[in-house]
Amino acid sequence: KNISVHHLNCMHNSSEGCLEDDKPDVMLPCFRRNMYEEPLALYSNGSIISQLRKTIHNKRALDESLFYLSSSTAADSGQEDQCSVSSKDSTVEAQSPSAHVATGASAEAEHPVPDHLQAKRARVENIIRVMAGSPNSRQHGDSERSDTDAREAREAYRENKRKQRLPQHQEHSAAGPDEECHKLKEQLHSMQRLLRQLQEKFLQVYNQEDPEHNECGDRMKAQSNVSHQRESPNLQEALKKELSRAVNDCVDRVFKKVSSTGLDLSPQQRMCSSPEVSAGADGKSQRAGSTQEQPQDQEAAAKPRSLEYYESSKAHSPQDQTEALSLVVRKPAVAPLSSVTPTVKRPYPVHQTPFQFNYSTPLHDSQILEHLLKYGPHSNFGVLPCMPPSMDRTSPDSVDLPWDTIAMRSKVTPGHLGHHARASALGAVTVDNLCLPHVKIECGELQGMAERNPYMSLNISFRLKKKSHLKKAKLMFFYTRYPSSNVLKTFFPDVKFNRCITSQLIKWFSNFREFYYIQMEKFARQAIVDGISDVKDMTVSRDSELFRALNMHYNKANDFHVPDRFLEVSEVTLHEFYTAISAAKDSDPSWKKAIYKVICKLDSDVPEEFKTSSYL
DNA sequence: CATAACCCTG
DNA sequence: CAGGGTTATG
Repeated sequence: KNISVHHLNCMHNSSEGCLEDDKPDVMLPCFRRNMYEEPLALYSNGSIISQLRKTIHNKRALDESLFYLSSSTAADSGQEDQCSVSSKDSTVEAQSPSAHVATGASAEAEHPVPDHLQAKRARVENIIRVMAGSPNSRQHGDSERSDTDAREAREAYRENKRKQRLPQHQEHSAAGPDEECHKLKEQLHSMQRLLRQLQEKFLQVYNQEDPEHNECGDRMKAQSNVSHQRESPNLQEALKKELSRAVNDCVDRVFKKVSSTGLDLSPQQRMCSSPEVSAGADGKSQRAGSTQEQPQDQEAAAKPRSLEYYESSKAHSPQDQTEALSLVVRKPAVAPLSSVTPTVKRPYPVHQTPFQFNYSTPLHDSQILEHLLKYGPHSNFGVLPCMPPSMDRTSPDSVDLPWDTIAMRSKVTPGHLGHHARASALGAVTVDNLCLPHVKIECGELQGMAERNPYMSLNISFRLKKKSHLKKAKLMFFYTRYPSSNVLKTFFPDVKFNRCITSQLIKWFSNFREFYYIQMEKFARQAIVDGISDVKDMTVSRDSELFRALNMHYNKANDFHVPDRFLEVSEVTLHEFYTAISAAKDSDPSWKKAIYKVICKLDSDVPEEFKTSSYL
């Protein structure tokens, strides 16, 4: 781990610098290919696993800088280590059921397989590939472009798989076609289990949706001045729709293909297929469906934003803020506001409802879930990153995120924890604790889906994205003018921190401050020129010119509700400048330092919401 | 010598 | 906002 982290740092320092444009083209082709094929190329279980693990581990140490796999900072290494074994294994396994086939493939070296069996095996192989979301499938009407890419990716993948598998050939020789069938069935069972769990979850969601729905909607309207806030109520439905469709598609595909290969399925197995889910989800989301039907891309980009706006505006609702905060209050007094209040945080309590995973078989099920999440309902996901993302993305913000390597973690609250409040008070239990694998996904739409999925948080790319992260940093400035590097680390969890990144962020805030103080000085001097004699006559309100200047700078889009606290701090700053200048203290070359000292004590805590959302 | 804050400039 | 120079700390 140390090695890989170090390696990572070197990468940053030497090649890329620390800042990455939001432009998505930073991913090198080889990078993509690796990302795509590695999980597919490595799969094992049973006795060979330890050896494989070693191989994987070594490979990973080298490749991690490319994968940016998991947030393996030194800080969380302890936690991760606890899970590292299962995590690694499951990562591999979860992502590549198709490698099952590898098992059978080598069998024929020793026992030539009859033709019909071979054909059957080929079919099975195909099924699994489809299940894994291989580029093969075109059921969703892929464009020519992605078809081409699909082929290329597939071929590269096969080519490489062959090579990679070669050294370990003997290890797979035990299993045969029967084994495959067995494994297939096992997988089916797991899918069914998962499906049932999802169904239950969806039902719960629906049952409590409507009251919650309206209530939240109203509250939101009252508290937010974001123009497109209306979209928020549809988030759930969009999410549910997508998730259920993912499940449906995958399960359906499996059933269809498996049955077409002649494997016999029990009636129950067939019955567990998707109809109920699809009926529930699609039926419910009908009204939203009409509007969101078409541009999935835009939808994916737009929805998460509105949700987050909603969340933040809610958390900053006047009731929460105005009374609790006073300028003289020290940080600790402010802290409870943003960090310890669990109840106000989520507009949709259902978001915290945990999946009831069957923990007796956690790995298997979660593997499949992640499979679904990874490859999603659109089977061509695997190749999407190969094409220029901008072509499909119309929303400007969408360019920020989609096409980077992201490690995805489900924010699953373990069922036995029970109470949501408890879980959220603890800051949400991430999947790491469940030893679920870190999954790399590389699809914008999936990411959009994940953004909307309350059970997931994303670790995106681990690098600074100028556009999105800068925006976030600016918004954070409304709360803290002097963030410590710890705060920065905390609130940019999707960034892999190194020296360069840290100083970059610090530099940003330094620049922010610079602008801030320049404005303050300017307006203070103007007030003096204007003949204002009493500081009390200088106030900073939302419609004052000073605020407008600041808001324009830090919140250009004006889509963020600036906390009142910031107005107060601004006013204090303005007063400080005014009095200092009035007292002719500005003759001292370092007269501002005294002011800085005052202002830096007025930092408040950044709301929790900034932690989860990778951008606002 | 290194780091980071500060200051100034483009 | 980034870059480069300067200063303060250690």
